[in-house]
Amino acid sequence: MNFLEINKVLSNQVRVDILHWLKKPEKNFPPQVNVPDFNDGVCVCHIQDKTGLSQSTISHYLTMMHKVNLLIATRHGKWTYYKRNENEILNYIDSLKNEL
Amino acid sequence: MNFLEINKVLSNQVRVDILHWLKKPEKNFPPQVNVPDFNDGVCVCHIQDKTGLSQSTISHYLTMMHKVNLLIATRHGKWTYYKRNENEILNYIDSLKNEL
DNA sequence: ACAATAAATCGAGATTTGTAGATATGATTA
DNA sequence: TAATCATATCTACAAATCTCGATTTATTGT
Repeated sequence: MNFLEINKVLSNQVRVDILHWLKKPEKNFPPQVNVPDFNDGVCVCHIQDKTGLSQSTISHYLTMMHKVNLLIATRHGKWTYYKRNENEILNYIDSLKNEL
Repeated sequence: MNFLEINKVLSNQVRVDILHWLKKPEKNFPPQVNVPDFNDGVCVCHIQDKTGLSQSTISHYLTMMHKVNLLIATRHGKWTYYKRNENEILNYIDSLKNEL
């Protein structure tokens, strides 16, 4: 777990928002069309719509969140779904007590 | 408490180090010369020495950590002492459970 | 095989952050 | 009241991050 890299990811409002929205996908995103539920998270296009930023920017953000292990990515056909990695998020929060 | 501003402050290794060192001043810094103990923290010059960065950079870092309330500043004569604001640090860690 | 679609990657300009040296401020001492 | 010292602020440039449009890649449907 790279503490500083996670901090960098979390120093941007949009990325924090995305992480927060993914806590309750059914509340924050429209119903999925190509999969029956939110078990693997939310597809990139829905996240992009919600932020209003460009496709490349959002893809970039999601990739960096994935690289530091805050998100889990699953590919279904053409679509990539992202969900929170709750274990890593908890690890991070726990680690703060020692790191700070 | 401004969550995002604190995250930005914590997205730099030197600033995280400073916060960490201030947990145990007597272990990480030389004895104070102008005050008897570490009750008000550590003076800027000792922090600067330890990082090896310039005086202006360290002063800038400490000021920004102070502005988001992570540090408490106390002036004694010519010297400014900085110590951790444990309450705010705990608030921040607690808030993560909701914010993330 | 070809066209279409979703997402990832590339390249570049705009903005922010990092960092230092110079200068200003405030306190102390001669 | 000068001179000196510690810290803060100002100015500027270098490096990193933000963000987009264009291109590439992977997958699907015709």
